[in-house]
Amino acid sequence: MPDSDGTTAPANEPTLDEQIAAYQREFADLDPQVEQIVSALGRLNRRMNVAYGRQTATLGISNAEWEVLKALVLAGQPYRMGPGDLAKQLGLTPAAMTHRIDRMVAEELVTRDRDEANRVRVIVGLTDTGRQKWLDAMELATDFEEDLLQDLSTKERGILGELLTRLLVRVES
Amino acid sequence: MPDSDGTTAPANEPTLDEQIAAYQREFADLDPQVEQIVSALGRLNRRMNVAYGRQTATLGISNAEWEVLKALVLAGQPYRMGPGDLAKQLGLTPAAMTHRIDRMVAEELVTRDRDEANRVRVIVGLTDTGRQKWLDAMELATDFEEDLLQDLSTKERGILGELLTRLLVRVES
DNA sequence: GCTGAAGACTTCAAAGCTAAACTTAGGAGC
DNA sequence: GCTCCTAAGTTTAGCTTTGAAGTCTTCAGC
Repeated sequence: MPDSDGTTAPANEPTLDEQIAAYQREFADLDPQVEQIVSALGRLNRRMNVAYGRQTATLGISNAEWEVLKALVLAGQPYRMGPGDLAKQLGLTPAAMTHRIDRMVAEELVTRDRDEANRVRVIVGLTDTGRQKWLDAMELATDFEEDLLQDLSTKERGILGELLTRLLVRVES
Repeated sequence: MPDSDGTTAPANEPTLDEQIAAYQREFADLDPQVEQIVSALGRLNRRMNVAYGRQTATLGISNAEWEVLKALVLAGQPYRMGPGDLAKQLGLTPAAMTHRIDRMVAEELVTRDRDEANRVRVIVGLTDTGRQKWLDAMELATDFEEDLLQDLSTKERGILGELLTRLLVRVES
């Protein structure tokens, strides 16, 4: 017997359109066009992170660990970075980085060594296992991403990329 | 004396272009157009969350609490939902929801009552304080969002919104 | 109207994060 | 060549989230 009086809301998440309509009712000054973009960005990102999480889980790592592997690969050969730089790039505190590296060293995804040239510094390096995990994750991720974008033509993808990049420039400057 | 040997990477985060170039070097099968979209989405979202966090902090609440207020307002009058539905919408476990509501009740942003019609259920309701906080946060957020989009014409905003919505449809179906 | 099962939270223990204090190495000024 | 200062990581304590177990209501079958 579902919900005899209407007091309890349905469990279903509102659609994007419903969400924007509700915001407009509750907040008169809202620009629906802006809200559509912002809300879609937020909702898309949440779904994507869930999808990535499912994929990395099948490889036995977490999204958090994948982020570290990404940063190290991005640094290029010889795949080394300091914990501080890693923390900055991932938006973590140095303390969190220390703990995360602890775990990843235990799982042999990365190595941690003291920099002999400057013994205050530490160097985090990618292991072969770590690099392979990144490659495997990348394989899964690109499949998913191609799937996500399958309804957009090449031209539309170009436009979308260009528009997003312009937003990013504004917010990263 | 900065960095006599080149072993330590610069602290600066790579730009989007550098990031894509690096991925292409390391992963041959990469479609740079897809990667541009996906990476821009991720980076945009991170920046936006940081910005929102700064704003909600000025109001004395956290982004997490703001999410709850949003969901309740979205539900419409009389601004009530069960913890389970809230948890589903925010992508949290019921346990996390219980704790989050504890805190928000203590801060008088929401109320928690047992549903007399069905005593298994609990009803979380928005207080006037909570509703006002949401309005204040919305004011700040829309300012920021208008700022974020200022370089895009109305037409471009329409195109961006439409493309993002199409992606969302695919991933939310 | 009892009994068993399902549903909706809550409680508890453990993982991961943050902020702040602490440790240690390198460099500047006297 | 000491002393002070700064920079890079680590440690510690406390908070938020998760997963699993527990509690309490409701409902279905007998």
